[in-house]
Amino acid sequence: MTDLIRQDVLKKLEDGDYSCRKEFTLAMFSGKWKINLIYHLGHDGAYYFYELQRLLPQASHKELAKKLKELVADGLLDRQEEAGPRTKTVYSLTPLGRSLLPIIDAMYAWGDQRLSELQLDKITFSLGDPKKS
Amino acid sequence: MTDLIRQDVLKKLEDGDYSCRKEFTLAMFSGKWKINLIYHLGHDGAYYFYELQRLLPQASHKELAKKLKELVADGLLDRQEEAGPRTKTVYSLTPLGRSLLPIIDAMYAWGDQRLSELQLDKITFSLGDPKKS
DNA sequence: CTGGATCCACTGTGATACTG
DNA sequence: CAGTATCACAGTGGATCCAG
Repeated sequence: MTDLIRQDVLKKLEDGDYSCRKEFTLAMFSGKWKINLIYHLGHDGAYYFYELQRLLPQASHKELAKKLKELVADGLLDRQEEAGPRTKTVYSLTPLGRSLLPIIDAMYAWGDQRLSELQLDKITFSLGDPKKS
Repeated sequence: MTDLIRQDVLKKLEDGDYSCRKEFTLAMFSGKWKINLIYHLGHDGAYYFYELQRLLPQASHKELAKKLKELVADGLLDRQEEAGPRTKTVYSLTPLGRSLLPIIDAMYAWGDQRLSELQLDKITFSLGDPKKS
């Protein structure tokens, strides 16, 4: 659902409106699977398309291709075709894409922290007010 | 567009699946207007609902209320009603919401930088290959 | 192996209007 | 002033199929 933001921002840019700093950045990795793609490619190096498919089994073939295309269009990913009987495509982060990693890592850390707290809350709650009879 | 991610994450949490660190964080401020709301409340303090409306004129009354409700539910915003002939509601960031500011500021900085580059590219392009006859 | 097209169901959003 | 319901429409994503 997050592509609406990307649409909005792209439209603003077309109109010469460059007053959307944070929305622009958000548009880079919002949209399903995008943040995962950047994260994996950032930490593990390069991947073939079919490898990414295995990495994100929940993502449909179509969406994966679509999101990868957008990431390439935004300058975050590099795309290299390897000739052969079955053409293979390698994706990797560009330096620009790599520059997003600190932000994504910060998001990872924040989520990690927050989820720990939520788990503790849950346990505390369970102990203090058990649902079972 | 981006609420799909929020839906997904909330579902995962219900299922006891806490393996979605970055998606969880992303879910906090993806969704239209959310990042703007956090940003404004973080930098300016508290706002009445109607002030937020004026701050984000493009956002519809309904969506604003909906997103604010989600942000409160996620523990990022605090909501206080002021009694009176016309009930007014004040929104402000919770400490948890405030802890997101470094990430959002980083996104602002990244977008600022990137947009400058894009503008330069555009100018260079115009000079090198002018569209006009 | 990749990429794209089509069909279809569902979600997100805006406009409008109603309630307290 | 603030919150919500209803309707209508566009965007998104999954399944499937076809093409290079």
